[in-house]
Order: sequence, then C-alpha cells, then structure tokens
Amino acid sequence: MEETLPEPQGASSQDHQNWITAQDILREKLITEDSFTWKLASQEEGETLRYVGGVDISFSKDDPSKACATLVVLDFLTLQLVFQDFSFVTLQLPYVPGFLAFREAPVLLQLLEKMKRSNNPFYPQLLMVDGNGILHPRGFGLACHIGVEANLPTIGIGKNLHHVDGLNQSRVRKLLEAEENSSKNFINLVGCSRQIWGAAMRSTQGSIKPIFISIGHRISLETAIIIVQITCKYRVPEPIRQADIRSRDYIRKLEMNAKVKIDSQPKASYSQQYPKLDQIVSRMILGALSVTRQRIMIKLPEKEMNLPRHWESPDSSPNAVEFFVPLLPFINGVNLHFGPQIGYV
DNA sequence: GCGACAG
DNA sequence: ATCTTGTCGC
Repeated sequence: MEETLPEPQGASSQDHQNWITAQDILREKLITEDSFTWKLASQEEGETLRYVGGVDISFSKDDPSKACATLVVLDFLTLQLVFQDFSFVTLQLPYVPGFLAFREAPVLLQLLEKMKRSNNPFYPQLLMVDGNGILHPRGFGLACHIGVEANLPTIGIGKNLHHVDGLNQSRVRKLLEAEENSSKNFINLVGCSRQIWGAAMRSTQGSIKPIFISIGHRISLETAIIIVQITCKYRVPEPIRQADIRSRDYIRKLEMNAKVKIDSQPKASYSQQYPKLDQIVSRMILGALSVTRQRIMIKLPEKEMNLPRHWESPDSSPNAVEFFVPLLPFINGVNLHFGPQIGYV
C-alpha cells in the first residue's frame, strides 16, 4: 500500500532539494559587477543604454494557476513603451517563498527568447524583474535566475522585503527614518552578517513605503541604484510598472466570462426604467474588449453589481447583445445566465 | 516547536 | 500574487 501518487501540483521536499541544488549550480555563473558594453552617459563614445526591459506576471482571481506573463521594453530616455508581449499560461508549480523563479522564470525566459529569436531591434540591454536578486535566502532570487539563464544584466525590484539575514520591515523602516538617513533617499540593506544585500529606496519624495533593490546579474548595486532612480516616475520603476499594469489589464479582459443579455440599443422605456444601466453601458462601452454585431463585452465596476432583476430574463429581440460581466458570487438575487467562454483578443 | 517568508 | 471600500488630495 505504499503507492506513490503523482503530485501534479504542489511541491514535495524532494523538489525543494532539487531546487536548492539548481540554484547553487546556477549561482556559480552569477556576475555581481558591471558587465555590459553600453554606457549610461550619451556623451561617451560607443553604445549607450537605450532599451530597458521589464517583466511581471499577473494572476487570475478565479484560478490562481492561470497567469499572464508580460515583457515590456521602454526607451530609457523617454520612458516610452517600444515593445510589449504577453503569454497567457497555466503555471504548474505553486509559489514557495525562496523558490519564486521555478514558478515564474520559465515563461518569462520564453518571452525573452521569442523576442531574441525574431531579431527584434528593441531587445533589452537591461532587464528589471518584479522580484529580488541576491536579496534572497541563498543569494539567488528570480532576477539572478533570469539574468543568468538569459545572460542579461538584470535588476531585482521587490515591493516587499523578503526576510533575510535578520532584515525585516520594521528594522529597515527604522534605518530609513534614522536621523542620519533622513535626507537620503536610499540606504544599503546590511544584514546581521554585515553583508550588503541591496538597498531600500524611497523612490518618491515623501513616500513611506520603500522599494527593495538588489542586483540580479552583470550589474553592480551602485549602477542598479542609479538606473532605478532614473526610471522611477512613481514608486515602482517604470519598466516594472508598465509590465504590471499591462499584464493586469490583459488578464482582466480574459476574466469577463459571465454574460447577461440586454438590449443592444436600449429603448426609451428601458432607459427610463433603468437609467443607471444606460450610464454604465455608455461609460463602459469605450473600454469594451471587443464589439461584434451580436455581442459587446464589458466589465462592470464592482459597485454597479446590484444589477436590476430585469436582466435575469433578457428579452429575445433580435437586437439583443450580450454583455459580459465578471463572474462574481455576490450578484444579489440575480441568476445570471452563464454562456460559453468566448475567445477574444 | 512556532512563526516569518519576494510573487 | 489577489480580494475590497472608501477616502484624501492635486
């Protein structure tokens, strides 16, 4: 009766050991100093930094294994987007603290590979990663992992602190607020062992919550900090922020999978009866995912979810269109008619 | 032993 | 990561 059942999802302790070994091996290739051909200052001779990439993954709220991976590239000078690509995937592994890379790196590397293979002129010279670099229990976080495997200079950006070497949120906050640091916008993260793991940075003037910068691969902390400062319009550097925004937007559109039928062109009586509905529709129609003759897909704001009971039984007029609203459990008393999943772009 | 733990 | 409500301020 010692049957070993397969573990399609989840991570066994054997996985843990394998992961640790893999991280140890990859870490031998890690380069922790500036190692690139470009320069920051355009006055100098030669290649200058022009294309900065950012990667992020957003998740489905319905099914946490469904995710949208996003790669963006921004012009370093203007911070304008010059490239974006998405990959909607089902992740096979769970998130385990300290092993984020095994969940997220493969699909992100795939996006980079695809871009490189097609000889895209905007292929990034530097990549910012939503997650830590060497600020990690074994000094090899997601940003290092991607950097080594893609052989790209990478910077890790954490929005929360991963507790390493005695570092924790409150201690860092005290350090940032300390008298001698009150004028600085960043401080080094020095652990109990005196090692410097990265930097905590107030990226926006007066912002309380810092971001946590650590080197990924082929870059020094000093250079990484400079580049992060330059690319911060808001708290999170723009390449990461754009990847995050666009990733979330992409997946949000795919989540609109419940439908309800209403009139395509609301009659006067209909509008009078449900004035609020008209407001919603006219406001949301601009943000519609796609519009065909028969269907309009929109997302209704949460606060408009107390749908009129009337929607339960849409009239069968030929003008009827289908509105797609989020599949949520708390639509008061309205028994929505759920249609088939519609594939849309 | 227990809690803490990037996304 | 994701959920959610209002609230404050430019």
